[in-house]
Order: sequence, then C-alpha cells, then structure tokens
Amino acid sequence: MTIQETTPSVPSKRGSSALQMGPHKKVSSSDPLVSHGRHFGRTVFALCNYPSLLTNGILRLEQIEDFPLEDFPAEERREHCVFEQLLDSYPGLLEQLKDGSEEEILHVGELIGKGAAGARGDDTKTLKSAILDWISPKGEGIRPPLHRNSKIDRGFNHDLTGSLLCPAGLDWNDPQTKENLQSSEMMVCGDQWPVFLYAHHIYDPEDPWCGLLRRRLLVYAYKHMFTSPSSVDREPKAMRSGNARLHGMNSVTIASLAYIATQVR
DNA sequence: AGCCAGTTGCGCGTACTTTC
DNA sequence: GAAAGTACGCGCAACTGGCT
Repeated sequence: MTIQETTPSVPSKRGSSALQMGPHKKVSSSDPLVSHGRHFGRTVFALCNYPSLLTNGILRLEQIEDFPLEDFPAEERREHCVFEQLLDSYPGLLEQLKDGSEEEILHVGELIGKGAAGARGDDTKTLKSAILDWISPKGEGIRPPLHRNSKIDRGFNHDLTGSLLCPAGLDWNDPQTKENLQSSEMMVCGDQWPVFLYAHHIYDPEDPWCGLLRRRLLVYAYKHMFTSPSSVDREPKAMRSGNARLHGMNSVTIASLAYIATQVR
C-alpha cells in the first residue's frame, strides 16, 4: 500500500512563482514555493535558514567547479546535499536561482522557509489535541486529566507524558529519577532519546536499534499528518486530499520519520 | 530592545456528501 | 439540482517567552 491510498486525488494548482512576480509585490498566500516549503520541511529538512541555504548553495555550485565537494567540511557537504535535494524536488528552481538577483534568491528562501515554519506550526497545533487520544489508557481517561488546548501540564509534569518522555535507559518509576527530571536537575540531551520512540516501551541497551521508531503512536501521528487526521484509526472519511497526495508523496522518507518523532515529542 | 520560534484562535477555500 | 453540511489544508495576526 502506498502512502497516498487513503486520500482522494485533486488536480494540482500551481500558480506563478514569486520570482516571476518580483520580490516586492505582496506574496499570494498560495504561492507554490510556500506550499513546496511546507512539504520540504516535513519530509527533507525541517529546521533550516532557507535564504542562507540558497545563497550558500548557489555559491558552492560555482566553487565545486574548481574544488571537489569531497574537500569541503562535513557540515558544508551535508548542507549542500539538502540544497541539491531542494533543487531536484522543484523543477525550474535552479534556473530561477541562477537567473535571479541576490535579493530574489533571498526572497525565494523566505517563501520556502515560510512554508516550512507554517507547516510546523500547524502540525504542532493539530497534533497537540489528537495525541491525547492516542496516549490515553484504553477504556479510561487520563488521570489527572490533561487539557486539549494547553501543554503547560504535560512534559515531565505529568506521570503519563513523563513516562513516555523519559530518556530510554532510565527508569521513570524510580522516584529519584522522576524528581531529577521534573526539577530539571537532570538535563536531557539531544542524544538521549525518549522511550516512546521504542515499540512497547522496550529499550535494549545492547541493541539500541531494536524496536526504534516502531511504536504505534508514531504511525498514528504519521498518518494524521500525511494522509489525514481521520485516517488514523478508522476508515478515512476525508473528502479532500491529504498532505501526501497533495505533494505527490509515494513513500516514507527518513527525515519525515524524524520530523514526526520530533512533533510527537 | 529586538529578534525569532512557537502557539493560538479564527476564518477561508476546496472537494465532496447529504438533505431537501 | 440546489443548498446545507462536513472534513480537511492552509493563512493570518496577535501573542508569549527565550535568547542575545
């Protein structure tokens, strides 16, 4: 089954690009670059300064005519890889950037960044409420109850969310660990992944890949975001296309899994 | 103080189904 | 067959709080 099968199709609607309109005119809210930015942020690279990515990328394209990309620092090679994925994913973008002034390149970056940031905000917003249904113990509510529209009492402040967010390898049920996490005495680093990423809450220090990203919660969130909210746990009743079909997405990307895991967290 | 990402509530447009 | 209803994606302005 492909990722699109749960949503109906709609004809795509691509308008004129921002470059053709010039950088100073008011940007249409449905600018195709903004729309593309939404999808690119979700599936390739979420947190990025796009104007910089584009200006650096164009510059580097000239540089690598003399120096092979392998000679660049790892961080720059990585950035260039994202840049090329962006070029590959949007026909005509390279020509637009090459022909455009510096100002126009920055504007394109702003549009893509606006899309990525907008999608991120929207996803956070809609997931915030839905996720409570997925983490609720079967047949009973969350105790004490959590608000659907506020996250103030989540995180390590609540036993349920705390147990899910607890770094893999630590024991949330150990009172000292719980207190250290709640008081921020124990700072959680980016490489201490939360246990909710693991299937059935089971983390094996000997085999940290076992069960990673295989939790049902992540599948729910993925479907919520990419097929449609109603496709998560029932027959989808969406009458319009979900994000996957809107953007011609046929398969899961590694980055999109990371994106969803980040949003769930 | 200014910047920025995150968050919020609201409204709009679209594509479709249901009802009259 | 027109009107009403539904479930989406998306944009926007206003706000908050952390960081520099």
